[in-house]
Amino acid sequence: MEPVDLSKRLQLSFYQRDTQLVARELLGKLLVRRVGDELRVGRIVEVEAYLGPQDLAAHSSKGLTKRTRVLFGPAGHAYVYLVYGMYWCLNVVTEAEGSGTAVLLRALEPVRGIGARTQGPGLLCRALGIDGELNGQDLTSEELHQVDAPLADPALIVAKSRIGVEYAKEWARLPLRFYLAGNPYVSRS
DNA sequence: GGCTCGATCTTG
DNA sequence: AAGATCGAGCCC
Repeated sequence: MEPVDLSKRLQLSFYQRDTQLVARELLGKLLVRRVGDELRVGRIVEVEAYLGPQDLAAHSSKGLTKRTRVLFGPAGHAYVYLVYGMYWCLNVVTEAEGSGTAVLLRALEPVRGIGARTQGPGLLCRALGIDGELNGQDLTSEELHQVDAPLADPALIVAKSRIGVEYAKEWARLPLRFYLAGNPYVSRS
């Protein structure tokens, strides 16, 4: 098994910063999910930033509702929602409480304990056993957290437009999707 | 109460 | 190119 240092867990202060910065810095970091005794670890290779109520692609543009309660809550918590009636998506809430900002985790490179595909937000959640039960979960918890790890070459970060948000007019074109160029686990090239 | 539409993925 | 599948959000 590839040696991995899981000791440097990301703290709340990491998430309480600018969303695009958090998005970029999450690339290369490890997502750790504990299911019973089992640990599932993946390296984050693709994310998208969602910038709050004015961002027409963000769920927070609908305002504070039952669904967006966690999204408008404190940073460092998981916003998990159901898309297309069958897939879950995992977001990391960022910035100050009430900002409605988050980073969507779109793809992982398997590191340990992952036996299913993780290239895409729906597959990622399925492979890690993440569903609505984890909505609002503290991301510094045993069950679900992230770990600091060096990014080999920051120059590999590419910014393109976000996927599946064509309805968001000019917001759809902003380069808010970040991924590691050439990484085979990115959901689309 | 009913209608529409997804921050997706698979199959044809 | 289209289907699976269902709840949130919105309008009545």
